[in-house]
Amino acid sequence: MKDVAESCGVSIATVSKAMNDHSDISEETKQRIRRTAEKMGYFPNLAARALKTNRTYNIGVLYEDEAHSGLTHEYFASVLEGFKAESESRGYDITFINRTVSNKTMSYYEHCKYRGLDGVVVACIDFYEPDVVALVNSSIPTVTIDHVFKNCTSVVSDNYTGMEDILRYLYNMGHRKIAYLHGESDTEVTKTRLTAFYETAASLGLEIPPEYVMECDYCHVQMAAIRTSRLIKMTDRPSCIIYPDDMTAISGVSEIKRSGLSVPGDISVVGYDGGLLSELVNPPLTTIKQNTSQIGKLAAIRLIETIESYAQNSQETPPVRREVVEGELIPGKTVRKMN
Amino acid sequence: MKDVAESCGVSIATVSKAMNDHSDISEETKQRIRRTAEKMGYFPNLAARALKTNRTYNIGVLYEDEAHSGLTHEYFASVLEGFKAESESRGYDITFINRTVSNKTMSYYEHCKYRGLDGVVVACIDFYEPDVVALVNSSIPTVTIDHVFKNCTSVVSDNYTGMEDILRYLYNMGHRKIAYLHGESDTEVTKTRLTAFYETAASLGLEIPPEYVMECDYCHVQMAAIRTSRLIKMTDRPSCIIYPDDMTAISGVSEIKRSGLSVPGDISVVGYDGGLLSELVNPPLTTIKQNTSQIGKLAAIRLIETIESYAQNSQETPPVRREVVEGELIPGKTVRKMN
DNA sequence: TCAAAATGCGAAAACGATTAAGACTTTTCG
DNA sequence: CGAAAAGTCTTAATCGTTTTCGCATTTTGA
Repeated sequence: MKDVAESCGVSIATVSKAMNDHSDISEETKQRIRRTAEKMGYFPNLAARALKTNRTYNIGVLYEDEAHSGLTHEYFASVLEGFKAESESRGYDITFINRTVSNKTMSYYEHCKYRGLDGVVVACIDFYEPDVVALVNSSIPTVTIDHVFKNCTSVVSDNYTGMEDILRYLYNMGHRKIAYLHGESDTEVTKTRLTAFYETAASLGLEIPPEYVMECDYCHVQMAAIRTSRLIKMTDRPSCIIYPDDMTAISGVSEIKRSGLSVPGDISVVGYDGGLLSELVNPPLTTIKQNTSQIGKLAAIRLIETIESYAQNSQETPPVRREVVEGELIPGKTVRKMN
Repeated sequence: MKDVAESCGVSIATVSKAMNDHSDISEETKQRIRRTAEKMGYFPNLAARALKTNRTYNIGVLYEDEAHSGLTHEYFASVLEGFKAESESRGYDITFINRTVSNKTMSYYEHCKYRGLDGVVVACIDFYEPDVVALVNSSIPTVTIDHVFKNCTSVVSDNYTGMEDILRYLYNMGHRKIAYLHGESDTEVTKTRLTAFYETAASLGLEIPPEYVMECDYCHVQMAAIRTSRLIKMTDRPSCIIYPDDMTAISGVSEIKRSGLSVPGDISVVGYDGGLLSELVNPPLTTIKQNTSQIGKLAAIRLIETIESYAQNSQETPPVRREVVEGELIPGKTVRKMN
């Protein structure tokens, strides 16, 4: 900035104001300064700016830290990709948040403060952990994905409609004996889907035997195989199994085939997520395709709205929102039409 | 820091030195200062520190920007996960690099400077792009993954041995008519594998008809299906097809089954990568399991070494290294033993 | 015993930006 | 015409650290 100022014969303050489009600099000077800044390859020093303004143009991403599997989770990776693209186009970079910086432990909140993050998006994590709750309730702008907190804007996939669509589809295909392996019971996604499952079943007049509904952790392929095996060994076995995600569904398909039965000839299978994976396997999976890029994008938009309204400490902060993003049923070929 | 200084009855300078373990502060004072700092919940302000020291403890990750598919690429995501874990344990956070900050275009190098990144890891990108080359040759410490530049430390998967292992395995299983769909020709990974393929074939006395070897972009499942279909329609069709990765291999399996042939009964299939995917499908894929977490970890270690030696502007910067990480052949069940 | 060396700490200048307050010029308008 | 208003730019303080240099005080050793 000093060089630009000298080259233009103005003060450093003037350069700063010109770059930030303040109103007390003449249009002519602004143009002149900006052109020479451009020519001299000037880029602002974010650290200096951050020091003065407390804004880093950097957004934190918080996701499952312990298992180290978050990134390889196709659904989450895909949401993140959407989030990243939108944030970047608005001038924000994204940085991962964690708890072990340099072998020391700090809370997520402390990490955010330390790094000076402008806001955080929270996804794919145990939302009941005190540390996460503390972050969400802190002064740092936050958006959660697939979980709803009271005082925090959230973006969630429309799990209710998704599950309802599945059930109605299965019903229309003639299925009456439907099993449901659901994910971890303590997540909101699971709760929503379970509610939709039972309510829709009731409204269709479907009887669901209790032993048809079991917990099976998301993406836990071994557990999926075990549960599947239990289901198909039942004397009155289901004609169709709904899985918590595509991974487990595919694992289920493998297990069914291993036991000598065919998909969808003997047992129909439905997944959830609709990633690349689901189209790839043979037969292609019947599943709900979640609109991951839209979820990520919307989360970024809402978060940045909040950040920027905070920054101008305008009186009216944006309201806490609940965004619900619809998915789409992909028929695939793992559900058989019953006669 | 001011508060800590007051509370301890020392100057701010002393606090700073105590926290940074300078030698001219007595052990006793250090302990006292650190304890009260801890008690008062002090965390250094990274922006201020960055301003003074030009160190952000932040590492950039550069990967395919355009297609927006990098993160959902299981291999890369997994490498990144390893990189992230190691970096974080050493006190560095990671941030994504791109070219469109706030709708303006800046070069990767400019972005790094702007953000004050201490170093960059480059992966999963077109390494011949001038912008990437410029970054690698810049003053910013850089490590590349799966590509070797002259003046830059690199970590690559052992693609030569991987391909050699595949070919020898196939040979031992009795295969003599082996087709190879390889990835984009202009990548180093492909070149290495192709070299290994031809050299090993020669040393085994295998004849490879030119029409058995075709290009098929990595992860391009449609292309894989088309190429596969072409191969199996040949009058003298191969007994085995090697694919560039697991995704395409699975797509190939689907295509083969679609045409009424069986895997591995009629055609054997080999993938590459060995992610979760490969174990999941039915039959489980014969593939090379790349040691992704080790690749990521090693990249982080080497990069941080370079960063920290630069920081102490010690005379001897660490030498440019070529790290090669071995993979492992996973037999799976898609290769048939020929009589 | 006393100069020299070592030890422990503080004062103050940076780092590169932002911004309130003020200064000088020019315009406006009764 | 002249005072107030508007427009344009500068001065200087500030953000929270790090680091050089200097000043006491203590220790060392011949």
